Amino acid sequence: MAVTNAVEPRYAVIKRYIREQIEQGLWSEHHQVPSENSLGEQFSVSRMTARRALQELTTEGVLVRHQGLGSFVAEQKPVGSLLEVRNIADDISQRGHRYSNQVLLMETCCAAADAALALDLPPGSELYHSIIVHYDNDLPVQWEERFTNPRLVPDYLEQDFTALTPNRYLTQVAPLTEAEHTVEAVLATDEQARALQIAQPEACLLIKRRTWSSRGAVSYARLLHPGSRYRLGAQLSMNRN
Amino acid sequence: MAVTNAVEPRYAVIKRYIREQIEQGLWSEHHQVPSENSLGEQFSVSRMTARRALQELTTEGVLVRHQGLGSFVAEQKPVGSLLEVRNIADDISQRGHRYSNQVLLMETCCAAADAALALDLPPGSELYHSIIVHYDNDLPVQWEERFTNPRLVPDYLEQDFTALTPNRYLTQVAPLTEAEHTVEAVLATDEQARALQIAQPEACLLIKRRTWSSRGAVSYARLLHPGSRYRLGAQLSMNRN
DNA sequence: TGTATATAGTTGTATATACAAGTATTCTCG
DNA sequence: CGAGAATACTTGTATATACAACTATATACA
Repeated sequence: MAVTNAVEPRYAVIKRYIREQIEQGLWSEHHQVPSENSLGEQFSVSRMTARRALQELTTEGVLVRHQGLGSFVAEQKPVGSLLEVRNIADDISQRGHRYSNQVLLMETCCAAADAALALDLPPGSELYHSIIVHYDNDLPVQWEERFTNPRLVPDYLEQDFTALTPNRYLTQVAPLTEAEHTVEAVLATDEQARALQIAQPEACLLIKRRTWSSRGAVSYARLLHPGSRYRLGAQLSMNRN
Repeated sequence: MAVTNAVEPRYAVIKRYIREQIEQGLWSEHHQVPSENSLGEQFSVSRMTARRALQELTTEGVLVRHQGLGSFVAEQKPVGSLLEVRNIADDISQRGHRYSNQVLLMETCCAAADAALALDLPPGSELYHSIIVHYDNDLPVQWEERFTNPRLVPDYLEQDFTALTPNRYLTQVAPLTEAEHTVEAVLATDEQARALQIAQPEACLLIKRRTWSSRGAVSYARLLHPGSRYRLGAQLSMNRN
């Protein structure tokens, strides 16, 4: 393969610069980025070229622009409508219900094959392991079993997850850049059925979620929902109209 | 509410013109649209303004452009990564497996409450009703129960669905513009378990899919997959990088 | 015939310019 | 002090121009 010798267009240089400022945390959400004119001076390009960089970053959702005001770093939101990385506590409060949870387990364990694979770690590595049941108005709606990479989140076990969801805590200490979900249907184990207060046999939705931050795979969670108390939804429309 | 008095920018006029040509079927997929220069002449604007229209339609996925060649109408693809409207027959062939199916039922029935609601029809309306089991290498992987609006697809019952999947047939006669999915976990009924050749009890993924064409709600399908033979997957990444 | 070369047409990048329009601040005047 | 006007700065729209890069076709030549 030949090295691509293509020169990077000037507007791309500006785009890259802005992205870097944001990724390095120098410009956080709602920070005002330089104006078209000042970027033009800074990079010795015309206003229209600087404008193009800002414009494209806007359509890509990195910036928001307001006429008369300026350009600002956008709030970071996940793309993809169906399976966003949501915090179940927020979902429940948003419905106007009371959220609570119970921590069943917090431990250090040795990675089994599947968890090690999911976190890109060698089998037998030390992992943090937690099991939490989430309640919606005292009705259990999710069994969360989670494996977390101790190198990226060293103080995971010291957290009080009745106050702050693991999901929320993790997104704070290791802002996630990527996520992967799979959805399948399984029967609950007896232990899970007891914790979720469901009769056996019961079909459950099992969502496996892997999340990455810029430093690597952070966490691997298995989220089990009683089939009778949970569903996923998605709308989609075609490109046209 | 005051009527928006804002004048439509010139580039927006050109965008609208192009979208209309496509929506009316005058320009179909891969059709070459006028060049920047000729659009500029046609609408009495500069090339850069015509260019902007083409450019934006490209980022919106309506057109594709190739340097030196021209601009072309893009293939219509659904947006949203997870639950596209896929044809299970295509999925199976794509994996290199052999696809087959068995039609268990084809009838006219009176809409039950849920089906009527799903298709925006009054309860008791006449509906087409079909049940088909889809096989991957002779292993049943999907139980498809479908209700179809006879006013939009009058000759549904005359089709030979062993040759052409309902999904594929419907997208041909009534190109879909919108779709809605829900995903839940349920236990298979005895009838479904027999048809899918699964042991009881078995957890199954139930996907409910409603599809619309420009003329209204076309079809409501319940797609049941054995939990042990099916899963859904989705990747998503954040706005940045 | 086959292979370069020229050419015409397309999109891509970049600039300079002009004016419109929205926002916030400052200034002026009653 | 308050209200309106002037202002400075921002993004938005539109144009004219120049050249680069890519593609397909036509042409010239060996």
